[in-house]
Amino acid sequence: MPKVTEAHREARRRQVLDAAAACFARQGFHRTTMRDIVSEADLSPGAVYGYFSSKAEIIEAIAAERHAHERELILRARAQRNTAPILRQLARDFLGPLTNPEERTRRRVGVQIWAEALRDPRLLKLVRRGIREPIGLLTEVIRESQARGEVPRDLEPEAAARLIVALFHGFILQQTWDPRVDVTAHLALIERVIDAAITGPQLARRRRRSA
Amino acid sequence: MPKVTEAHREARRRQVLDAAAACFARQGFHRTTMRDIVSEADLSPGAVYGYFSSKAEIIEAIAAERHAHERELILRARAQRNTAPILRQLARDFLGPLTNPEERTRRRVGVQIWAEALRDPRLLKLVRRGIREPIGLLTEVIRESQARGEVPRDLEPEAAARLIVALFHGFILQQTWDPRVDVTAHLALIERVIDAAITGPQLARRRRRSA
Amino acid sequence: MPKVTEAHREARRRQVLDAAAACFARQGFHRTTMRDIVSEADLSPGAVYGYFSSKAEIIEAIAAERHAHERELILRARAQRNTAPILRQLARDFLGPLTNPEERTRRRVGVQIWAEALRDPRLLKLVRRGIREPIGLLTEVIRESQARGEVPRDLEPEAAARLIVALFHGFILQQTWDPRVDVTAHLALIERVIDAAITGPQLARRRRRSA
Amino acid sequence: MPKVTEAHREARRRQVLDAAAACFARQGFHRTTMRDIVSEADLSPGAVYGYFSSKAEIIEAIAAERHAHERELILRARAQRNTAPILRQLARDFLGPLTNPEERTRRRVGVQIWAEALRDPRLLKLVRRGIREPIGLLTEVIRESQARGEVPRDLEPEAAARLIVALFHGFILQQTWDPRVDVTAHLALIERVIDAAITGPQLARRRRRSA
DNA sequence: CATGAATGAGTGTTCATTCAT
DNA sequence: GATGAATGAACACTCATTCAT
Repeated sequence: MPKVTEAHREARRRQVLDAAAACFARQGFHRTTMRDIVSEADLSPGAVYGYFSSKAEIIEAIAAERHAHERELILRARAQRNTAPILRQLARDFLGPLTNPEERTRRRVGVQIWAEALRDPRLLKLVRRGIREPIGLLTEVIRESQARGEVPRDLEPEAAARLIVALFHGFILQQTWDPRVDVTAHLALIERVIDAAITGPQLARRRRRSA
Repeated sequence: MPKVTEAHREARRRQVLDAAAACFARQGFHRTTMRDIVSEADLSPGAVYGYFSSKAEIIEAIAAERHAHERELILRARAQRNTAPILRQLARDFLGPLTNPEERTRRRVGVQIWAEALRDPRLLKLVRRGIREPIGLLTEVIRESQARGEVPRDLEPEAAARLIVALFHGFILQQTWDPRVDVTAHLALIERVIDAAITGPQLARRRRRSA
Repeated sequence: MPKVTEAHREARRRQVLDAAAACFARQGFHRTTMRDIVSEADLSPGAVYGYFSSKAEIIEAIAAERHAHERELILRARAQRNTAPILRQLARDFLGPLTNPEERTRRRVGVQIWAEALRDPRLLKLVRRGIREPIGLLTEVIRESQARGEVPRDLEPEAAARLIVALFHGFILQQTWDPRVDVTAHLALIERVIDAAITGPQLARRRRRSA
Repeated sequence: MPKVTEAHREARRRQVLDAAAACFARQGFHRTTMRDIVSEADLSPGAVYGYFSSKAEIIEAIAAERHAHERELILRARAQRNTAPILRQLARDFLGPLTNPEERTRRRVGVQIWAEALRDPRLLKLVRRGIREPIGLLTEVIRESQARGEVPRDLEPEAAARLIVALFHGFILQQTWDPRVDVTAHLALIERVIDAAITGPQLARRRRRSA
C-alpha cells in the first residue's frame, strides 16, 4: 500500500493535466515549457515527472481523455431508437458545448493534437484510434438506420460516417480560429441537413410507394 | 555573383519554400530546424535568411501561397454556369489531388499551419483571411444558385458555405492521419450529396420524370 | 540538490562573476562568449543563466559591485579629520592597489564598462550613478575643507571633485594600456600636488616657519 | 597610374571612415556591422573592402588619424614661448572643442578605442604610441619650463606630463557619459590650476629671493 | 573596379529532464 | 515522496568576409 492514496495520485494527475491543457491552449505545445506547466499546476518539476514521464506523455494523456469522452457521447446518443434523434443528439453534444469557454480551451488543445499527431507516431496511433472508434460506431448507427429503412441502402455507411466526422472536425477548426463563428446557425443548418437526409419510416414508405 | 535576375531570386525562394515544406511535412514546424531546411535546400543559413527573415516568415509564405492557390480554384469553378457542376468541380479540385503525394505533403503542412495559427497572431490573421475569402466566394455561389432556383431560398448561404469548407477541412484531416482513407469513395459520396442537395430546374424535372 | 542555502547561491554568483571578469579582462566583453565564462567558472550554461539572465546582466553586476566598493573607499577616507589626510588616503586606496594583478584585472574590466556604457543605456545609467555618488561625496569633502579653511573658498567644489575623479580615471587608463607605468612615481606626484593645494591652518603655518 | 585618381581613393576612404565613425559613436564597434558602415557610406561591401581589409583596420585608421591630430595640437601649442600660455592653449585646444557635436562623436569613438585596445594588440600598439608621443612632447615642454625656472626643478617631468594627459582623458570620459557636464567650468578650474602651478619668471625670482 | 549574393562558423540563450538532498 | 538546482545538447539567427559576375 503506497504512502499516498490512489485518490491523491489521481488528484495530482488532474492538476497537471488541467494546468497543461490551459498552457497548451494559450501557447501551443511547443511554446509551452515544462516550467510553464509546473508553475500553472503549482508543483515542482520533480513532482510532475513523478506522474508523467515526459511532456509527450502529458499530451497523450490529454488526447486519450478526450477520446474516451467522445466515445461516451456517441454511445449515449446511440441509445436513441431512431436515426434522426441520434444524429440530432450527436450534433447537439458535439457542437453545443462549443459556446462554453472551457470546451473551447479543450478544442484548441485538440487542434494542436491533430497537428502534433503528424509528428509523433505514438500520438498518431492514439488519434487514429480515437477516430476509428467513433467512425466505427457511426458506421453501425448508419447500418442500423438502413435496416430500419431510414437511410437509402446503397449509401456507403463508412463513407457517410467519415463525412459526419469531417463535418464536425471542420467546424471545430473554424470555431477555433474565430470564436465569433455562430454555433447556433450551424447547428440549425445541420439539423436541416439531417432532416433532408433521413427519410423517417413514413417518408420512406411513401417514397417506396411512389417508386 | 551580384545583380541577379528576378527569376533567379524567385527560383531561390521556391527552393527554400519547397525544402521547408518537405521538412515541415516530415517533422512539423518545431522539430524542423533551420539547419534542416538549409540542408534540404542545399543552401547556407545566410542564403536562406537573405530571402526570409525568420522561420515564421517561411511558414507564412507557405500559408499565403496555399491560400492564393485555393482562391484560384474557387474562382475557376465559379466559371461554370450551374450549381451542381460548380460544386462537383470544387470537390474534384480540392479532394482529387489528395491522391498525389506532393499534394499530401502540402496538406500535412497545411494542418500544421491550422494548429500554429492558434499560437502565432500573424499566421492566425493569414489563416482567417485565407478562409474568409473562400467562404465569401462560396456564399456568392450559393446566392446565385438560389437566384437560379437550384437551391432552396431559405437556406442561409454563409452557413452553407462554411459547411462545405468544414467538410473539406475535416476530410483533409482524416486523409492526413491515414493516407489509406479512400478519396474516391468520399468523392462519390459527395457527388451524391450534391445531387441530393441541388434541385436545379432541369435536374428537378428530370428526377421527377425518372421517378 | 535543491533547497540550497543563501551562502551557496552567493558563492555561485561569485564564481560566475569572477570567471566573467577574468574573461572580460582577457578578451573584452564582445570577444568573450558565454561558453568562455561557463568554462572558466566550470559550470553549465544553464547554471549561469540561473543566476544571471543575460550577459549584459553579468556586466551590470560587475559594474555595480565596483561602484559599491569605490563608494566604500570614499566613505572610509572621509572618516579622517583633515583634508590632506583624506586626499592622501584616497590616492593610496585608489591608485595603490593597481600594483596588485587582481586589481589590474578588475580595472581592465572597468575600462570596458566605461566604453560599453556608451552603447548600453542600462549600463550608462549605472556608470552615471557610480560616478555621481563619488563626485557628490568628494564635493562634500571639499566643502568641509573650505569650511575648515584648508582650501580656498572661491574654488568650485564640484568642479574640483570632478577633476580629482578625472585624474584617477585618466591614470587608470594609462596603467591599463601599459602596466609598466610607475604607480609609485604617480602617487608621489599626487601627494606633492595635494600638499601644494592644501593650505590647512597648521600646514600653512608650518610651511611659513620652515621657509 | 591607376584608373582611379589618388584623390578619388582618398575621398572614398574619408567616406568610409566618416560613416564608420558615425556608426561607432552611435552603437559601439561590436554592435556596428559592416553592413551598417556600408549603408551609412552608401557604398557596397566590396567597395569598402577595397580600401580597408577588415573592420579592425577601419578602427585603426580612425585611431591613427586622431593621434596625428592630437600630435599636431601639441606641436602647435609648443610654439608659445612660455609655460602658462602653452598649457592654457593645450587646455583650450583639447577641451574647448568638446562643446562641438562632431568632436563629441569623435570622442565617443575614442573611448571605444581605449577599451578596444585592451583586446586588440595592433590597436594597443597604436594607442600606446598615440600616448607616448604626446607625453614625450609634454615632458619636453616641462623640462623647458624647468630650464626657464617656471616650474620647480625637482618635479618629475614625465610624471607631470602623464598627469596632464590623465586629467584630459578623465574629463573626456565624464563628458562622454554625460554631455551636460560643464566644459567651461572645467576649463576655468584648469586655468586656475595652471596659474597656481606655474611660477612665471618674476614669481620664480621672488621665490628664490625669499628662500 | 564595383557589386551584392553567398558563405558558414559562431552567438547568446533555452528547456526537457535528472538526481542529490 | 517532493524539491528545484543543475545539466548540456540544441536552437534560431548573425555577420565579417569573399568572389563570380
